[in-house]
Amino acid sequence: MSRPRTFCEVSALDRALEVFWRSGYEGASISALTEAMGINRPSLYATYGNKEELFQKALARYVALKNEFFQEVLAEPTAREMVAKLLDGAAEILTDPEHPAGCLSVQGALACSAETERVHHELAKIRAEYEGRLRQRFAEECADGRLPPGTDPDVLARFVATISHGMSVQASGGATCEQLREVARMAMRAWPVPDQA
Amino acid sequence: MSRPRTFCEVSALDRALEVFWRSGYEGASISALTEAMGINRPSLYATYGNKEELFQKALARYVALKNEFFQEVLAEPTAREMVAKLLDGAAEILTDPEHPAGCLSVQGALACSAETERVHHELAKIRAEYEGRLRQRFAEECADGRLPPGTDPDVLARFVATISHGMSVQASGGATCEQLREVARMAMRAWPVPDQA
DNA sequence: TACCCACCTTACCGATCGGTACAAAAAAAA
DNA sequence: TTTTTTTTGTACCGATCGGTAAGGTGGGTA
Repeated sequence: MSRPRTFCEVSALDRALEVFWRSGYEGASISALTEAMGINRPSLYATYGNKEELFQKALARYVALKNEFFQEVLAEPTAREMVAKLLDGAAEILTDPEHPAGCLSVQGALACSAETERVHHELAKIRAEYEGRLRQRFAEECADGRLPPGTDPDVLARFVATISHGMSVQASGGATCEQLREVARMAMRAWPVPDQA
Repeated sequence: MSRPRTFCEVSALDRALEVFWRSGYEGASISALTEAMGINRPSLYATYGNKEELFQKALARYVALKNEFFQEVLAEPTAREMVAKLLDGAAEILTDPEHPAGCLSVQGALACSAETERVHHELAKIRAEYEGRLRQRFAEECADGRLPPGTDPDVLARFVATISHGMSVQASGGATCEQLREVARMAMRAWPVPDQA
């Protein structure tokens, strides 16, 4: 019944995601968003709520896409292989010319004015969830002895998260895929090995 | 001659630095800056130029402070000890409750609107210079054989920079000093060692 | 064909953005 | 004390911020 939308709600959201990704939450103005989405202002508010809700929806979509890849690497038989694939894939995604450089969860709102603190915390939560999923996988392998005794899954997860987010900063500064791959390979040398004593 | 300033140019700049550090370049409004600096708007423009020049001056001060620490760790006898100290010190600085969490060169303007691109590039340049100084030190030790043959100073510098910047993101998300120290210790396990073959 | 209802467009809201004109105020120089 | 010079405070500038009121527009339903 009644008049249907003249734009695709999902593909417009994807274009909003792109703007937030490139410019951050604060740097993305409503005008820039509507222009990129190909819709006008009231349509944006009618469809997505307001700027913050639009960001949340775009972020949810982003996280869903990332989770696909995460589920994929989770299938690797060992945590070591999983992380190697994760970081290698990250190098590719973070420098994919199809998208803005870096990761939305890092680019979105690392520092921001007081009014934007909710978004800042939301992104910190996303990053913490990423780290938490890593930790869980590592904890399993610690428990059944596939990771050397003495390995702390918390530290390992934090280390991998640090590398990931650091790679995002590097990508934002213009690092190439191959350069990030080298970093990833080097990071893997820190992987815990059984004591040779 | 004539009327002197009623405020200290340097300490007001320090307070501006604090605001930029916490809120990023875009997130720091002139009103927030003047309030924190304890001066009013025309004094800011008369003394420092405009917002971008104020940021450049604050950034220069920040970099100078960081360089002090960098010179200090450069005195370590080996690159390995230097990096260990560098990362350990970073863990402390990045979580120092006296200052905003994280590093200005990362927090300042990772993502931003088009008008702020100059600042974005300026910060990327600062990060690249950090990486470059690391590379130079590593290249020296590669040349005189104090780092194992086959070690690539470029990759090593990029790795250390990635860890540093990743730690900044972690700090921004609430990581503690001790947690970052653990990450730093773990990163050091990736340090190049001579082949045992 | 006539109706209805949601969508799209235009034009606007108050608030805040970065930046400035102007005159009162105050300290050094005369 | 007067003059001069610079800083200071107030009050404002146009532009843009996020967000919205209102009526024209167009596609379903009858």
